[in-house]
Amino acid sequence: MPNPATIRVASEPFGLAQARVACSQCNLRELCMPVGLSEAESSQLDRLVATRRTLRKGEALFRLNDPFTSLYAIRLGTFKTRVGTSDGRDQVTGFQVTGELVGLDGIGSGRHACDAVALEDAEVCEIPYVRLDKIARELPALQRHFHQLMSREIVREHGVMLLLGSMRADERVAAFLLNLLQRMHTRGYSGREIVLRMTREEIGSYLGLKLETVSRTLSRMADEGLISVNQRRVRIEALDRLRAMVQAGDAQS
Amino acid sequence: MPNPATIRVASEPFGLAQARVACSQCNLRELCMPVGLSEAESSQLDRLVATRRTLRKGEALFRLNDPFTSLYAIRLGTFKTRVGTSDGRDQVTGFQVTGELVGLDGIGSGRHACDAVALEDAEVCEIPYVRLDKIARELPALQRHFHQLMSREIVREHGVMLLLGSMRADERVAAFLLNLLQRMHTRGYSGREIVLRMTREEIGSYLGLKLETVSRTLSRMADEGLISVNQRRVRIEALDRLRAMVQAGDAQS
DNA sequence: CGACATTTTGAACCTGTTCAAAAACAGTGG
DNA sequence: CCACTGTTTTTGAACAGGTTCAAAATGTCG
Repeated sequence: MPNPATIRVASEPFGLAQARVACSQCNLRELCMPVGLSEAESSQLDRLVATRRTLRKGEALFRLNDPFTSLYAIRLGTFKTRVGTSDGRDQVTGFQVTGELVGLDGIGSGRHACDAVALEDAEVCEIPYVRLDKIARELPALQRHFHQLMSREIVREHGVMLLLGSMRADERVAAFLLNLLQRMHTRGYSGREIVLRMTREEIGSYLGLKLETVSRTLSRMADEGLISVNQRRVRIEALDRLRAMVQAGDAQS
Repeated sequence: MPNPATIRVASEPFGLAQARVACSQCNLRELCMPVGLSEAESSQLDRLVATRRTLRKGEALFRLNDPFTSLYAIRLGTFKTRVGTSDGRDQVTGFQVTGELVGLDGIGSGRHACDAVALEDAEVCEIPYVRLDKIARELPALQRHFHQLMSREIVREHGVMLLLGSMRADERVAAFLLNLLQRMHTRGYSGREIVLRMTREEIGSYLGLKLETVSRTLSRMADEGLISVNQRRVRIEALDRLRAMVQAGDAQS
Protein backbone atom coordinates (compact mmCIF):
# COMPACT_ATOMS: atom_id res chain seq x y z
CA MET A 1 0.00 0.00 0.00
CA PRO A 2 1.53 3.33 -1.05
CA ASN A 3 2.42 5.76 1.65
CA PRO A 4 0.06 8.68 1.15
CA ALA A 5 2.71 10.99 2.51
CA THR A 6 5.05 10.11 -0.33
CA ILE A 7 3.30 9.76 -3.64
CA ARG A 8 -0.14 10.74 -4.69
CA VAL A 9 -1.56 10.99 -8.15
CA ALA A 10 -3.63 14.04 -8.92
CA SER A 11 -6.70 12.29 -10.17
CA GLU A 12 -9.31 14.55 -8.65
CA PRO A 13 -8.82 18.18 -9.62
CA PHE A 14 -9.89 19.53 -6.25
CA GLY A 15 -10.11 18.65 -2.63
CA LEU A 16 -6.60 17.43 -2.02
CA ALA A 17 -5.13 20.56 -0.56
CA GLN A 18 -2.42 18.69 1.35
CA ALA A 19 -1.08 15.96 -0.94
CA ARG A 20 2.64 15.24 -0.94
CA VAL A 21 4.02 14.38 -4.33
CA ALA A 22 7.25 13.24 -5.87
CA CYS A 23 9.08 15.70 -8.13
CA SER A 24 10.87 12.81 -9.74
CA GLN A 25 7.47 11.58 -10.93
CA CYS A 26 6.17 14.96 -12.00
CA ASN A 27 5.45 15.49 -15.64
CA LEU A 28 6.63 19.08 -15.28
CA ARG A 29 10.05 18.04 -14.05
CA GLU A 30 11.95 19.26 -17.05
CA LEU A 31 10.26 22.63 -16.81
CA CYS A 32 10.94 23.54 -13.23
CA MET A 33 13.81 21.24 -12.28
CA PRO A 34 17.29 20.58 -13.65
CA VAL A 35 17.78 17.66 -15.99
CA GLY A 36 20.59 15.15 -16.18
CA LEU A 37 20.74 14.20 -12.55
CA SER A 38 21.64 10.74 -11.33
CA GLU A 39 18.95 8.51 -9.88
CA ALA A 40 20.13 9.32 -6.39
CA GLU A 41 20.29 13.05 -6.99
CA SER A 42 16.94 13.05 -8.65
CA SER A 43 15.32 11.48 -5.64
CA GLN A 44 16.75 14.28 -3.51
CA LEU A 45 14.42 16.58 -5.36
CA ASP A 46 11.46 14.81 -3.89
CA ARG A 47 12.30 16.44 -0.60
CA LEU A 48 11.72 19.81 -2.18
CA VAL A 49 7.99 19.99 -2.37
CA ALA A 50 6.05 20.29 0.84
CA THR A 51 2.45 20.25 -0.28
CA ARG A 52 0.17 20.83 -3.17
CA ARG A 53 -2.33 23.58 -3.03
CA THR A 54 -5.33 24.25 -5.20
CA LEU A 55 -6.77 27.67 -5.83
CA ARG A 56 -10.03 28.91 -7.21
CA LYS A 57 -10.18 31.54 -9.91
CA GLY A 58 -9.58 34.91 -8.31
CA GLU A 59 -7.95 33.52 -5.19
CA ALA A 60 -4.56 34.89 -4.10
CA LEU A 61 -1.60 32.57 -3.71
CA PHE A 62 0.07 35.26 -1.65
CA ARG A 63 -0.32 38.97 -1.14
CA LEU A 64 1.90 41.97 -0.74
CA ASN A 65 3.66 41.86 2.65
CA ASP A 66 2.74 38.26 3.36
CA PRO A 67 5.67 36.61 5.12
CA PHE A 68 7.75 34.79 2.55
CA THR A 69 8.25 31.11 3.15
CA SER A 70 7.98 29.32 -0.16
CA LEU A 71 8.25 29.41 -3.88
CA TYR A 72 5.45 27.92 -5.93
CA ALA A 73 5.72 25.82 -9.04
CA ILE A 74 2.54 26.08 -11.08
CA ARG A 75 1.24 22.64 -11.94
CA LEU A 76 -1.89 23.87 -13.59
CA GLY A 77 -3.46 27.22 -14.30
CA THR A 78 -2.49 30.82 -14.93
CA PHE A 79 -1.53 33.53 -12.47
CA LYS A 80 -0.90 37.23 -12.58
CA THR A 81 1.48 39.07 -10.31
CA ARG A 82 0.81 42.70 -9.59
CA VAL A 83 2.20 45.55 -7.57
CA GLY A 84 -0.11 48.21 -6.26
CA THR A 85 0.18 51.88 -5.48
CA SER A 86 -1.13 53.74 -2.50
CA ASP A 87 -3.56 55.66 -4.69
CA GLY A 88 -5.25 52.62 -6.16
CA ARG A 89 -3.47 52.19 -9.46
CA ASP A 90 -1.93 48.84 -10.02
CA GLN A 91 0.49 47.31 -12.43
CA VAL A 92 0.49 43.71 -13.57
CA THR A 93 4.15 42.66 -13.56
CA GLY A 94 3.69 39.32 -15.22
CA PHE A 95 1.53 36.38 -16.18
CA GLN A 96 2.68 32.93 -15.15
CA VAL A 97 1.51 29.71 -16.71
CA THR A 98 1.79 26.01 -16.03
CA GLY A 99 5.36 24.94 -15.37
CA GLU A 100 6.55 28.37 -14.30
CA LEU A 101 7.66 29.54 -10.87
CA VAL A 102 6.17 32.28 -8.67
CA GLY A 103 7.37 33.89 -5.48
CA LEU A 104 10.97 34.92 -6.15
CA ASP A 105 10.05 38.46 -5.13
CA GLY A 106 9.86 37.42 -1.49
CA ILE A 107 13.45 36.30 -0.95
CA GLY A 108 14.89 39.78 -0.81
CA SER A 109 13.05 41.09 2.21
CA GLY A 110 11.38 38.03 3.68
CA ARG A 111 8.01 39.40 2.66
CA HIS A 112 6.25 39.20 -0.65
CA ALA A 113 6.59 42.30 -2.77
CA CYS A 114 3.53 41.66 -4.90
CA ASP A 115 0.21 39.84 -5.11
CA ALA A 116 -0.09 36.59 -7.01
CA VAL A 117 -3.64 35.86 -8.12
CA ALA A 118 -5.05 32.84 -9.93
CA LEU A 119 -6.74 33.78 -13.21
CA GLU A 120 -8.42 30.38 -13.39
CA ASP A 121 -8.68 27.39 -11.10
CA ALA A 122 -5.12 26.35 -10.41
CA GLU A 123 -2.83 23.95 -8.65
CA VAL A 124 0.66 24.67 -7.32
CA CYS A 125 3.50 22.84 -5.61
CA GLU A 126 4.78 24.60 -2.55
CA ILE A 127 8.57 24.63 -2.27
CA PRO A 128 9.73 25.88 1.14
CA TYR A 129 12.64 28.18 0.56
CA VAL A 130 14.78 26.92 3.46
CA ARG A 131 14.48 23.45 2.07
CA LEU A 132 15.42 24.52 -1.44
CA ASP A 133 18.36 26.41 -0.02
CA LYS A 134 19.62 23.40 1.84
CA ILE A 135 19.22 20.91 -0.96
CA ALA A 136 20.76 23.33 -3.43
CA ARG A 137 23.89 23.36 -1.31
CA GLU A 138 24.17 19.61 -1.69
CA LEU A 139 23.16 19.57 -5.33
CA PRO A 140 25.22 22.00 -7.40
CA ALA A 141 23.12 21.36 -10.50
CA LEU A 142 20.03 22.46 -8.62
CA GLN A 143 21.76 25.56 -7.34
CA ARG A 144 22.80 26.49 -10.86
CA HIS A 145 19.34 25.86 -12.13
CA PHE A 146 17.85 28.06 -9.46
CA HIS A 147 20.26 30.89 -10.16
CA GLN A 148 19.44 30.61 -13.83
CA LEU A 149 15.75 30.86 -13.09
CA MET A 150 16.23 34.07 -11.13
CA SER A 151 18.53 35.51 -13.74
CA ARG A 152 16.07 34.73 -16.50
CA GLU A 153 13.37 36.49 -14.56
CA ILE A 154 15.60 39.56 -14.43
CA VAL A 155 16.20 39.35 -18.15
CA ARG A 156 12.49 38.85 -18.82
CA GLU A 157 11.80 42.03 -16.92
CA HIS A 158 14.40 43.85 -18.98
CA GLY A 159 12.32 42.85 -21.95
CA VAL A 160 9.18 44.21 -20.40
CA MET A 161 10.96 47.46 -19.62
CA LEU A 162 11.96 47.71 -23.25
CA LEU A 163 8.38 47.12 -24.23
CA LEU A 164 6.97 49.65 -21.78
CA GLY A 165 9.64 52.20 -22.40
CA SER A 166 9.96 52.24 -26.14
CA MET A 167 7.22 50.44 -28.03
CA ARG A 168 3.96 51.68 -29.46
CA ALA A 169 0.60 50.19 -28.58
CA ASP A 170 0.37 47.79 -31.52
CA GLU A 171 3.95 46.62 -31.03
CA ARG A 172 3.26 45.95 -27.38
CA VAL A 173 0.19 43.91 -28.10
CA ALA A 174 1.97 41.97 -30.83
CA ALA A 175 4.90 41.23 -28.51
CA PHE A 176 2.50 40.11 -25.82
CA LEU A 177 0.64 37.73 -28.10
CA LEU A 178 3.79 36.25 -29.58
CA ASN A 179 5.35 35.74 -26.18
CA LEU A 180 2.32 34.01 -24.78
CA LEU A 181 1.94 31.93 -27.91
CA GLN A 182 5.51 30.77 -27.69
CA ARG A 183 5.24 29.85 -24.04
CA MET A 184 2.05 27.89 -24.55
CA HIS A 185 3.51 26.21 -27.61
CA THR A 186 6.51 25.07 -25.56
CA ARG A 187 4.03 23.44 -23.22
CA GLY A 188 2.40 21.48 -25.98
CA TYR A 189 -0.40 23.80 -26.96
CA SER A 190 -1.13 25.01 -30.45
CA GLY A 191 1.40 27.26 -32.09
CA ARG A 192 -1.30 29.25 -33.84
CA GLU A 193 -3.92 29.84 -31.23
CA ILE A 194 -4.05 31.01 -27.65
CA VAL A 195 -6.73 31.43 -25.05
CA LEU A 196 -6.30 34.57 -23.02
CA ARG A 197 -6.91 33.78 -19.40
CA MET A 198 -6.79 37.47 -18.51
CA THR A 199 -9.12 40.37 -19.17
CA ARG A 200 -8.37 43.23 -21.54
CA GLU A 201 -7.87 45.36 -18.49
CA GLU A 202 -5.21 43.03 -17.09
CA ILE A 203 -3.48 42.88 -20.44
CA GLY A 204 -3.61 46.65 -20.56
CA SER A 205 -2.15 46.96 -17.10
CA TYR A 206 0.69 44.66 -18.05
CA LEU A 207 1.38 46.55 -21.27
CA GLY A 208 0.98 50.04 -19.86
CA LEU A 209 -2.15 50.66 -21.91
CA LYS A 210 -5.82 51.26 -21.17
CA LEU A 211 -8.21 48.41 -21.78
CA GLU A 212 -9.87 50.36 -24.58
CA THR A 213 -6.56 50.63 -26.37
CA VAL A 214 -5.99 46.89 -26.07
CA SER A 215 -9.43 46.19 -27.44
CA ARG A 216 -9.06 48.62 -30.31
CA THR A 217 -5.63 47.27 -31.17
CA LEU A 218 -6.90 43.71 -31.28
CA SER A 219 -9.80 44.81 -33.46
CA ARG A 220 -7.49 46.60 -35.85
CA MET A 221 -5.17 43.60 -36.03
CA ALA A 222 -8.16 41.45 -36.86
CA ASP A 223 -9.29 43.91 -39.58
CA GLU A 224 -5.83 43.71 -41.10
CA GLY A 225 -5.94 39.93 -41.13
CA LEU A 226 -3.10 39.48 -38.65
CA ILE A 227 -5.21 37.60 -36.17
CA SER A 228 -8.78 36.59 -35.61
CA VAL A 229 -10.34 37.26 -32.27
CA ASN A 230 -13.19 35.38 -30.72
CA GLN A 231 -13.50 36.71 -27.21
CA ARG A 232 -10.62 35.27 -25.24
CA ARG A 233 -9.61 33.03 -28.11
CA VAL A 234 -7.00 34.50 -30.44
CA ARG A 235 -5.83 32.77 -33.59
CA ILE A 236 -2.67 33.97 -35.30
CA GLU A 237 -3.34 34.29 -39.01
CA ALA A 238 -0.08 35.89 -40.15
CA LEU A 239 2.71 34.96 -37.80
CA ASP A 240 5.38 36.53 -39.99
CA ARG A 241 3.65 39.89 -40.26
CA LEU A 242 3.02 39.88 -36.53
CA ARG A 243 6.67 39.15 -35.90
CA ALA A 244 7.65 41.96 -38.23
CA MET A 245 5.74 44.41 -36.06
CA VAL A 246 8.04 43.60 -33.18
CA GLN A 247 11.43 43.85 -34.78
CA ALA A 248 11.91 45.87 -31.63
CA GLY A 249 11.31 42.58 -29.97
CA ASP A 250 14.34 40.61 -29.11
CA ALA A 251 12.53 41.08 -25.86
CA GLN A 252 10.51 39.26 -23.18
CA SER A 253 10.91 35.87 -21.58
CA MET B 1 56.76 42.33 2.96
CA PRO B 2 53.14 42.06 1.84
CA ASN B 3 52.35 39.64 -0.91
CA PRO B 4 51.23 41.78 -3.85
CA ALA B 5 48.99 38.99 -5.01
CA THR B 6 47.01 39.16 -1.77
CA ILE B 7 46.46 42.70 -0.61
CA ARG B 8 46.86 45.95 -2.42
CA VAL B 9 45.65 49.35 -1.40
CA ALA B 10 44.04 51.42 -4.09
CA SER B 11 46.16 54.51 -3.75
CA GLU B 12 46.51 55.40 -7.40
CA PRO B 13 43.15 55.72 -9.16
CA PHE B 14 44.37 54.21 -12.41
CA GLY B 15 46.91 51.90 -13.88
CA LEU B 16 46.45 48.89 -11.62
CA ALA B 17 44.18 46.87 -13.81
CA GLN B 18 45.18 43.59 -12.22
CA ALA B 19 45.38 44.15 -8.47
CA ARG B 20 44.10 41.48 -6.15
CA VAL B 21 42.37 42.78 -3.08
CA ALA B 22 40.87 41.46 0.11
CA CYS B 23 37.09 41.73 0.48
CA SER B 24 37.53 41.53 4.22
CA GLN B 25 39.48 44.80 4.02
CA CYS B 26 37.14 46.49 1.58
CA ASN B 27 35.27 49.54 2.75
CA LEU B 28 32.28 48.45 0.69
CA ARG B 29 32.03 45.13 2.47
CA GLU B 30 28.75 45.83 4.15
CA LEU B 31 27.25 46.90 0.85
CA CYS B 32 28.06 43.95 -1.32
CA MET B 33 28.79 41.20 1.18
CA PRO B 34 26.92 39.64 4.06
CA VAL B 35 27.63 40.86 7.55
CA GLY B 36 27.98 38.95 10.79
CA LEU B 37 30.42 36.34 9.60
CA SER B 38 33.11 34.84 11.79
CA GLU B 39 36.71 35.78 11.22
CA ALA B 40 37.29 32.51 9.43
CA GLU B 41 34.20 32.82 7.26
CA SER B 42 34.99 36.39 6.45
CA SER B 43 38.41 35.48 5.15
CA GLN B 44 36.74 32.98 2.83
CA LEU B 45 35.27 35.95 1.03
CA ASP B 46 38.71 37.08 0.02
CA ARG B 47 38.76 34.21 -2.41
CA LEU B 48 35.81 35.74 -4.20
CA VAL B 49 37.38 38.58 -6.07
CA ALA B 50 39.69 37.78 -8.93
CA THR B 51 40.88 41.14 -10.10
CA ARG B 52 40.12 44.81 -10.12
CA ARG B 53 39.41 46.52 -13.33
CA THR B 54 39.29 50.20 -14.16
CA LEU B 55 37.20 51.70 -16.90
CA ARG B 56 37.15 55.00 -18.65
CA LYS B 57 33.99 56.98 -19.11
CA GLY B 58 32.05 55.47 -21.99
CA GLU B 59 33.83 52.14 -21.84
CA ALA B 60 31.76 48.94 -21.69
CA LEU B 61 32.22 46.51 -18.81
CA PHE B 62 30.50 43.91 -20.93
CA ARG B 63 28.26 43.86 -23.96
CA LEU B 64 25.21 41.98 -25.13
CA ASN B 65 26.13 38.38 -25.96
CA ASP B 66 29.54 38.53 -24.32
CA PRO B 67 30.18 35.18 -22.63
CA PHE B 68 29.23 35.45 -19.00
CA THR B 69 31.97 34.65 -16.54
CA SER B 70 31.73 37.11 -13.70
CA LEU B 71 29.70 39.49 -11.67
CA TYR B 72 31.09 42.91 -10.94
CA ALA B 73 30.95 44.86 -7.72
CA ILE B 74 31.27 48.55 -8.41
CA ARG B 75 33.96 50.07 -6.23
CA LEU B 76 33.74 53.48 -7.76
CA GLY B 77 31.72 55.14 -10.46
CA THR B 78 28.34 54.88 -12.14
CA PHE B 79 27.13 52.51 -14.84
CA LYS B 80 24.10 52.16 -17.01
CA THR B 81 22.76 48.89 -18.31
CA ARG B 82 20.80 48.90 -21.52
CA VAL B 83 19.09 46.52 -23.86
CA GLY B 84 18.91 47.29 -27.53
CA THR B 85 16.49 46.55 -30.34
CA SER B 86 17.30 45.48 -33.86
CA ASP B 87 15.95 48.76 -35.22
CA GLY B 88 18.20 50.99 -33.19
CA ARG B 89 16.02 51.95 -30.25
CA ASP B 90 17.43 51.20 -26.89
CA GLN B 91 16.20 51.10 -23.35
CA VAL B 92 18.24 51.87 -20.28
CA THR B 93 17.27 49.20 -17.74
CA GLY B 94 19.08 50.65 -14.77
CA PHE B 95 21.77 52.87 -13.33
CA GLN B 96 24.23 51.31 -10.91
CA VAL B 97 26.35 53.22 -8.46
CA THR B 98 29.23 52.53 -6.12
CA GLY B 99 28.61 49.47 -3.95
CA GLU B 100 26.10 47.89 -6.31
CA LEU B 101 26.42 44.73 -8.37
CA VAL B 102 26.24 44.30 -12.16
CA GLY B 103 26.08 41.25 -14.33
CA LEU B 104 23.28 39.11 -12.91
CA ASP B 105 21.67 39.10 -16.36
CA GLY B 106 24.32 36.71 -17.66
CA ILE B 107 23.67 33.75 -15.38
CA GLY B 108 20.54 32.63 -17.15
CA SER B 109 21.96 31.88 -20.56
CA GLY B 110 25.71 32.05 -20.05
CA ARG B 111 25.82 35.21 -22.13
CA HIS B 112 25.18 38.76 -21.12
CA ALA B 113 21.72 40.00 -21.97
CA CYS B 114 22.57 43.70 -21.92
CA ASP B 115 25.39 46.22 -22.20
CA ALA B 116 26.94 47.73 -19.10
CA VAL B 117 28.63 51.05 -19.79
CA ALA B 118 30.59 53.30 -17.43
CA LEU B 119 29.09 56.79 -17.20
CA GLU B 120 32.26 58.11 -15.59
CA ASP B 121 35.70 56.70 -14.88
CA ALA B 122 35.07 53.64 -12.74
CA GLU B 123 36.58 50.76 -10.86
CA VAL B 124 35.05 47.32 -10.34
CA CYS B 125 35.87 44.07 -8.57
CA GLU B 126 35.51 41.03 -10.78
CA ILE B 127 33.81 38.11 -9.05
CA PRO B 128 34.04 34.92 -11.14
CA TYR B 129 30.68 33.24 -10.96
CA VAL B 130 32.01 29.70 -10.57
CA ARG B 131 33.99 30.83 -7.59
CA LEU B 132 31.02 32.59 -6.01
CA ASP B 133 28.95 29.50 -6.61
CA LYS B 134 31.45 27.28 -4.88
CA ILE B 135 32.06 29.48 -1.88
CA ALA B 136 28.33 30.09 -1.49
CA ARG B 137 27.85 26.36 -1.07
CA GLU B 138 30.24 26.38 1.87
CA LEU B 139 28.94 29.62 3.30
CA PRO B 140 25.17 29.60 3.72
CA ALA B 141 25.10 33.24 4.77
CA LEU B 142 26.72 34.19 1.48
CA GLN B 143 24.28 32.08 -0.49
CA ARG B 144 21.36 33.76 1.24
CA HIS B 145 22.84 37.14 0.63
CA PHE B 146 23.30 36.38 -3.02
CA HIS B 147 19.74 35.15 -3.42
CA GLN B 148 18.52 38.28 -1.70
CA LEU B 149 20.48 40.42 -4.10
CA MET B 150 18.89 38.74 -7.10
CA SER B 151 15.44 38.90 -5.59
CA ARG B 152 15.82 42.57 -4.82
CA GLU B 153 16.80 43.18 -8.38
CA ILE B 154 13.58 41.51 -9.46
CA VAL B 155 11.60 43.66 -7.06
CA ARG B 156 13.39 46.78 -8.19
CA GLU B 157 12.37 45.99 -11.74
CA HIS B 158 8.77 45.54 -10.63
CA GLY B 159 9.01 49.09 -9.39
CA VAL B 160 10.32 50.29 -12.72
CA MET B 161 7.49 48.48 -14.48
CA LEU B 162 5.02 50.28 -12.25
CA LEU B 163 6.70 53.53 -13.10
CA LEU B 164 6.76 52.88 -16.84
CA GLY B 165 3.30 51.40 -16.96
CA SER B 166 1.28 53.74 -14.83
CA MET B 167 2.97 57.02 -13.96
CA ARG B 168 2.91 60.37 -15.70
CA ALA B 169 6.04 62.18 -16.79
CA ASP B 170 6.42 64.36 -13.70
CA GLU B 171 5.80 61.43 -11.38
CA ARG B 172 8.43 59.41 -13.19
CA VAL B 173 11.02 62.12 -12.91
CA ALA B 174 10.20 62.70 -9.24
CA ALA B 175 10.49 58.97 -8.50
CA PHE B 176 13.79 58.84 -10.33
CA LEU B 177 15.27 61.74 -8.42
CA LEU B 178 14.10 60.47 -5.05
CA ASN B 179 15.41 57.00 -5.72
CA LEU B 180 18.82 58.21 -6.77
CA LEU B 181 18.94 60.64 -3.85
CA GLN B 182 18.19 57.88 -1.42
CA ARG B 183 20.80 55.55 -2.83
CA MET B 184 23.48 58.20 -2.78
CA HIS B 185 22.48 59.26 0.71
CA THR B 186 22.88 55.64 1.91
CA ARG B 187 26.41 55.83 0.58
CA GLY B 188 27.25 58.90 2.57
CA TYR B 189 26.44 61.61 0.08
CA SER B 190 24.17 64.57 0.72
CA GLY B 191 20.51 63.87 1.30
CA ARG B 192 19.50 67.05 -0.49
CA GLU B 193 21.63 67.15 -3.58
CA ILE B 194 22.63 64.78 -6.35
CA VAL B 195 24.90 64.94 -9.33
CA LEU B 196 23.43 63.23 -12.34
CA ARG B 197 26.08 61.18 -14.00
CA MET B 198 23.83 60.49 -16.97
CA THR B 199 22.50 62.66 -19.80
CA ARG B 200 18.89 63.76 -20.14
CA GLU B 201 18.62 61.31 -22.97
CA GLU B 202 19.72 58.41 -20.77
CA ILE B 203 17.33 59.47 -18.04
CA GLY B 204 14.61 59.67 -20.66
CA SER B 205 15.39 56.22 -21.96
CA TYR B 206 15.23 54.81 -18.48
CA LEU B 207 11.93 56.56 -17.74
CA GLY B 208 10.31 55.88 -21.09
CA LEU B 209 10.33 59.58 -22.01
CA LYS B 210 12.04 61.72 -24.61
CA LEU B 211 14.95 63.84 -23.51
CA GLU B 212 12.94 66.99 -24.20
CA THR B 213 10.27 65.85 -21.81
CA VAL B 214 12.83 65.19 -19.10
CA SER B 215 14.33 68.62 -19.61
CA ARG B 216 10.95 70.35 -19.58
CA THR B 217 9.87 68.46 -16.50
CA LEU B 218 13.01 69.42 -14.61
CA SER B 219 12.53 73.03 -15.66
CA ARG B 220 8.94 73.02 -14.50
CA MET B 221 9.89 71.46 -11.18
CA ALA B 222 12.46 74.16 -10.73
CA ASP B 223 9.88 76.87 -11.55
CA GLU B 224 7.62 75.45 -8.92
CA GLY B 225 10.38 75.49 -6.33
CA LEU B 226 10.58 71.73 -5.92
CA ILE B 227 14.19 71.53 -6.98
CA SER B 228 16.92 73.72 -8.33
CA VAL B 229 18.83 72.55 -11.32
CA ASN B 230 22.33 73.53 -12.25
CA GLN B 231 23.28 71.36 -15.16
CA ARG B 232 23.91 67.88 -13.79
CA ARG B 233 23.61 69.14 -10.23
CA VAL B 234 20.13 68.87 -8.74
CA ARG B 235 19.26 70.18 -5.32
CA ILE B 236 16.03 69.08 -3.67
CA GLU B 237 14.26 72.13 -2.27
CA ALA B 238 10.97 70.57 -1.15
CA LEU B 239 11.47 66.91 -0.36
CA ASP B 240 7.95 66.51 1.04
CA ARG B 241 6.24 67.96 -2.01
CA LEU B 242 8.41 65.84 -4.28
CA ARG B 243 7.48 62.77 -2.29
CA ALA B 244 3.82 63.67 -2.53
CA MET B 245 4.05 63.60 -6.31
CA VAL B 246 4.97 59.94 -6.13
CA GLN B 247 2.38 58.56 -3.79
CA ALA B 248 2.28 56.06 -6.61
CA GLY B 249 5.76 55.32 -5.49
CA ASP B 250 6.14 52.55 -3.07
CA ALA B 251 8.30 51.59 -5.96
CA GLN B 252 11.89 51.23 -7.12
CA SER B 253 14.97 49.86 -5.42
C1' DC C 1 -33.44 34.09 -16.95
C1' DG C 2 -31.59 38.09 -14.81
C1' DA C 3 -27.78 40.79 -12.75
C1' DC C 4 -23.22 41.95 -13.37
C1' DA C 5 -18.82 42.10 -15.62
C1' DT C 6 -16.38 42.51 -19.82
C1' DT C 7 -15.72 44.12 -24.39
C1' DT C 8 -16.38 47.06 -28.28
C1' DT C 9 -16.75 51.38 -30.56
C1' DG C 10 -17.17 56.51 -31.05
C1' DA C 11 -15.69 61.35 -30.33
C1' DA C 12 -13.34 64.93 -27.82
C1' DC C 13 -9.37 65.79 -25.42
C1' DC C 14 -4.67 65.90 -23.44
C1' DT C 15 -0.05 64.52 -22.54
C1' DG C 16 3.98 63.70 -24.38
C1' DT C 17 6.29 63.58 -29.04
C1' DT C 18 8.36 65.54 -33.04
C1' DC C 19 10.80 68.87 -35.44
C1' DA C 20 13.50 72.86 -35.14
C1' DA C 21 16.61 76.31 -33.53
C1' DA C 22 19.24 78.63 -30.11
C1' DA C 23 21.99 78.45 -25.93
C1' DA C 24 25.10 76.35 -22.81
C1' DC C 25 28.72 73.33 -21.99
C1' DA C 26 32.89 70.05 -22.41
C1' DG C 27 36.77 68.37 -24.44
C1' DT C 28 40.66 69.10 -27.83
C1' DG C 29 44.46 70.90 -29.72
C1' DG C 30 46.97 74.94 -30.77
C1' DC D 1 44.82 79.55 -21.61
C1' DC D 2 41.68 80.20 -25.25
C1' DA D 3 39.33 79.26 -29.49
C1' DC D 4 36.90 75.73 -31.83
C1' DT D 5 33.98 71.81 -32.54
C1' DG D 6 30.76 68.68 -31.24
C1' DT D 7 27.59 67.34 -27.71
C1' DT D 8 24.09 68.29 -24.48
C1' DT D 9 20.37 71.07 -22.87
C1' DT D 10 16.64 74.23 -23.20
C1' DT D 11 12.57 76.09 -25.19
C1' DG D 12 8.85 76.77 -28.71
C1' DA D 13 5.04 75.28 -31.73
C1' DA D 14 2.51 71.85 -34.28
C1' DC D 15 1.18 67.21 -34.12
C1' DA D 16 -0.23 62.44 -32.90
C1' DG D 17 -1.05 58.48 -30.24
C1' DG D 18 -3.33 57.03 -26.53
C1' DT D 19 -6.67 58.41 -22.94
C1' DT D 20 -11.04 59.67 -21.20
C1' DC D 21 -15.83 59.60 -21.02
C1' DA D 22 -19.88 57.49 -22.61
C1' DA D 23 -23.04 54.18 -24.36
C1' DA D 24 -24.28 49.98 -26.51
C1' DA D 25 -23.30 45.11 -27.21
C1' DT D 26 -21.86 40.85 -25.73
C1' DG D 27 -20.71 37.35 -22.28
C1' DT D 28 -20.75 35.01 -17.88
C1' DC D 29 -22.35 33.10 -13.69
C1' DG D 30 -25.53 32.20 -10.11
